[in-house]
Amino acid sequence: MTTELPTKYDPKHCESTWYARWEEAGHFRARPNPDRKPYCITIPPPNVTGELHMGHAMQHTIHDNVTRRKRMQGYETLCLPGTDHAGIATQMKVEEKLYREEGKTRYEVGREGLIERIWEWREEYGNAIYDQLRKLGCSYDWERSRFTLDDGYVAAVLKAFESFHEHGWIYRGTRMINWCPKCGTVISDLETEERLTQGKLWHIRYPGLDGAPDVTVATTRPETMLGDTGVAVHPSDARWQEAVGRQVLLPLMERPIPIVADDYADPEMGSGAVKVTPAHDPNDYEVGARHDLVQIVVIGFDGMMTDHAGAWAGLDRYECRKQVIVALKAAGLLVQIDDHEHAVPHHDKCGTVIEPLPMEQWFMNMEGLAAKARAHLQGGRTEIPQVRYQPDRYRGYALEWLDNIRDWALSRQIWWGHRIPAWYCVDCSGDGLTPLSGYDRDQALKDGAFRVAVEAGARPIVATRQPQACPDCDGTHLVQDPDVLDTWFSSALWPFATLGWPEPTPDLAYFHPTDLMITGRDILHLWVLRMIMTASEFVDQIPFQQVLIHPTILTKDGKRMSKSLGTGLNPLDLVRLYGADATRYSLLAQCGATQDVRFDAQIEDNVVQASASAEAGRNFCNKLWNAARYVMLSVDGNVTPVASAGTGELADRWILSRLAQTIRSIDEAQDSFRFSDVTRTLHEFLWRDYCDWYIELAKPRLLSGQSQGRAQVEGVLVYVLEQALRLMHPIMPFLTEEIWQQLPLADPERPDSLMIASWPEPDAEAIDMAAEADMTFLQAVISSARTIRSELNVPQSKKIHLVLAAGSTASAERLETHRDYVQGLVGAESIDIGTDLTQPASSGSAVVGDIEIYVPLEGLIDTDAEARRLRKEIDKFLSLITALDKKLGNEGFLKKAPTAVVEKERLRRQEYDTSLQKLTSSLEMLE
RNA sequence: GGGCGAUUAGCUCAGUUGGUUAGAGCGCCGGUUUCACAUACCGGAGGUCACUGGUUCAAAUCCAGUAUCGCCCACCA
Repeated sequence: MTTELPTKYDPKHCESTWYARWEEAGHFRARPNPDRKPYCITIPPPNVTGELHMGHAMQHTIHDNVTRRKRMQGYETLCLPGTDHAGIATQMKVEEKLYREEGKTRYEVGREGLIERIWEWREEYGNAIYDQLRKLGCSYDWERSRFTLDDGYVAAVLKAFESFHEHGWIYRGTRMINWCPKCGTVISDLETEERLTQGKLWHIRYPGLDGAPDVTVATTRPETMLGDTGVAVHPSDARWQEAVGRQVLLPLMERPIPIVADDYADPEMGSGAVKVTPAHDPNDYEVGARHDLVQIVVIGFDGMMTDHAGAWAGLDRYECRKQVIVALKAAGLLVQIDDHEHAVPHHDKCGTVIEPLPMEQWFMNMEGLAAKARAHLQGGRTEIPQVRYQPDRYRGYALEWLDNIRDWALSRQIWWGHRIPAWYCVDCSGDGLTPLSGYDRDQALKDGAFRVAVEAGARPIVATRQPQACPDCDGTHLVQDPDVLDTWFSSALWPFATLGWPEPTPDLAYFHPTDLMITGRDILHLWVLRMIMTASEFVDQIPFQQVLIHPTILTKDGKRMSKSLGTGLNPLDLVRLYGADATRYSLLAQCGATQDVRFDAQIEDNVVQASASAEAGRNFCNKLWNAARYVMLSVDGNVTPVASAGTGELADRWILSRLAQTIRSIDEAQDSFRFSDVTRTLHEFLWRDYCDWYIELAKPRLLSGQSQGRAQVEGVLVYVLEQALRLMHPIMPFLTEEIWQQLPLADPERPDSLMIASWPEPDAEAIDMAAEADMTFLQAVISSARTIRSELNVPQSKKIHLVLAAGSTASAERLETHRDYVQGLVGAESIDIGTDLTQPASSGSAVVGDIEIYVPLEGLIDTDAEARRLRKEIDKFLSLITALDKKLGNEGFLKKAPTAVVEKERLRRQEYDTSLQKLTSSLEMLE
């Protein structure tokens, strides 16, 4: 070879080059092909707001690993990328930017103005995540990239809405919803996050009226008392029998409110009486409904106290809390204050405390869809296609969730998203359309800045396009519903909408159902289940065969990764430091059965300083690079790969057997998504077997100069390396391609890229247990001899003489046949092998099976060191023998254990005894 | 409050249906720059498998309980 290869692998150089060449060659593209089976993954679309985080990096490394392997296996493999418009999150980001840069709020630029800015923002940042994925090496079909607000996708969303509405599942109704005062919108239960908060429990006395007893109630939210319209006690609570039906005086507001009997009150808690605020607590809302209690909204949509809060109107809800407490104290009605830890719902996007409020919204009844999804999750054998979960326990959680499903609040009071396809007639809606404060009616209707109240006369007309005229009054002045849909409504259609639905496209027919959905735990129900529901409903299929739940990535200390805490980890930092291949390797190596991964990166100021596991990946890259470098520099011209042992050389038989076994293990591990096993197995095979042993044994053969032997060893060296590169490619695409392209391989069939080369098949014929046993034996002998050398401080430059005293002719022959291996790898000048050899004077010694290994070292030997070594070995065997004797002396064991096990233990007992005797005599000799 | 998962070497983790002396990588200690690689090579030390009990001839592995950590679900004031 004339090529000059640097001694270190440089990822930067070849990553961008190869990526561009693959893409140019169209290797990422997949199109319906009747001659091949399809394999399809639609990626979970990242938010356009987002930058790649470690969870993404893990997820996409898995995607691409699976995708590349399937492609090599001959499937028409599609990995379809896309991004999510991510309503609230994106709008929040752009609003922040708007305020930061222009000092304006969304209301100042108006609906159109804001949406325009969001699109601009998306153009600028929306594709950033694609570039990041490319840097990781993801071989996705970029020509098919989809966005949840692109034209075709919008058509799918409208169609879905219309269809659900026709079923009567989507309706307009008033219910208790979660309101985020900061974002000014409804959010669903699934978007709230309970945070454990250290708060207080205030006990307040409500004076009785007309002979009714005083009632003490406890609350974590005293400000809500301003909206209390009742007090509830349990119907069977003897203490309160007399009080039910009477009234107490609500302090501060000086309003008489009734005492009602309701099961909700828990006699065990406090006084047994509970205050009821129907407008600000989901439970109280129910209680209020049962007893016809008035709803008084005291906290408004902006988180400020309303006019109904009397003297406290206009205060922030938390300021009001403080003042209410002061006022109650002054009135002598605050009887007790306890520390109280409790869960408080927060908006998961912005962290604001949720305000529960009764409100009219669009809802979807989920029962029909839940039933459909449930049928696909039963497990076991059935006619109905089943979605498999890995790990399976998440399927159980999903079923549980479906059993408790509640109506889904669909509408959001934001501007970025799919506007609800419902229209109202301005002429006949009466008071059903009311402008938001600060707008006059005409402007409000024009800007979509109004509230809809079906209860007050608005009549929604659901249609995918604006109707010409009102079906009731023929009025032509129609306005669209101001709200947009929950982002998850659109993402729920992802797998089939990205393949063309609602059009009956060839893509949809060919690639759907898709094969794999890889996701984190956080959106299993929120998203994954809803995709199963909608696919079942709209295309009568499951959306994917299997759901793979990947580990959550934590920091070194087992904490959540978070940018704001300075523990966020940018995977591209790892790529920059160690290369994409090393990063991928490191992520897969940590992706085992355990759910959470503690990523070992050291982070300072949100920048990765170092990562031991990525460094291990880099070292492995470099090892592979240098192994290839050695092969290329050692062989003569283009080599014809050799896949058989030919002359029967042990090393060849052994490495080919190991290769076949490795392929089997890799297939098994890949198919069951045990990625850490995949990397471990390949690491072991390439580093230990191929580099440490096979190449070392090949060196003397390459130097010996016999042309026939040379062709054999060169052929096997190249063949095994080439096969291993194929196995490694889905993990380390860049490095493997780079090496593979340079391999001096005489193969006319060779495709233009490793990424479209075929996946290796294990050769059953090559599996050779005898060869593996022989090698294991020789490795043990060689290691023992090396240990003696090392422990007795024999310099490596010193050539030693080795005496191998075999306990049987079989062992002697075994050694004799492979004398060269031992001599070469131990670094011995000469070896004596025989059954009748005795221990030379002043020698180091060791025992392997029935072989005694002696290294004569006249004058050099440190007698004390050697004696220490031997005693330690002897002690080890003594304790082993003691344990074994106990076992073999146990009648229960002899009687009940399988005879094979007993036999094995007896044999071991003999071997130990032989070793012990030999070691003992060596020690005696020394002394 | 209910459910689930985890606990194995200094660190991060493997350990498949119970059966040789519980493994790997990193780190540590000793040695080595002979022509693939010091991002390397050779060798070594290091574990009461969280704890307690049980089942079994035999338990890191199966069962029960305890502790610690984490996650999910839940309207308990």
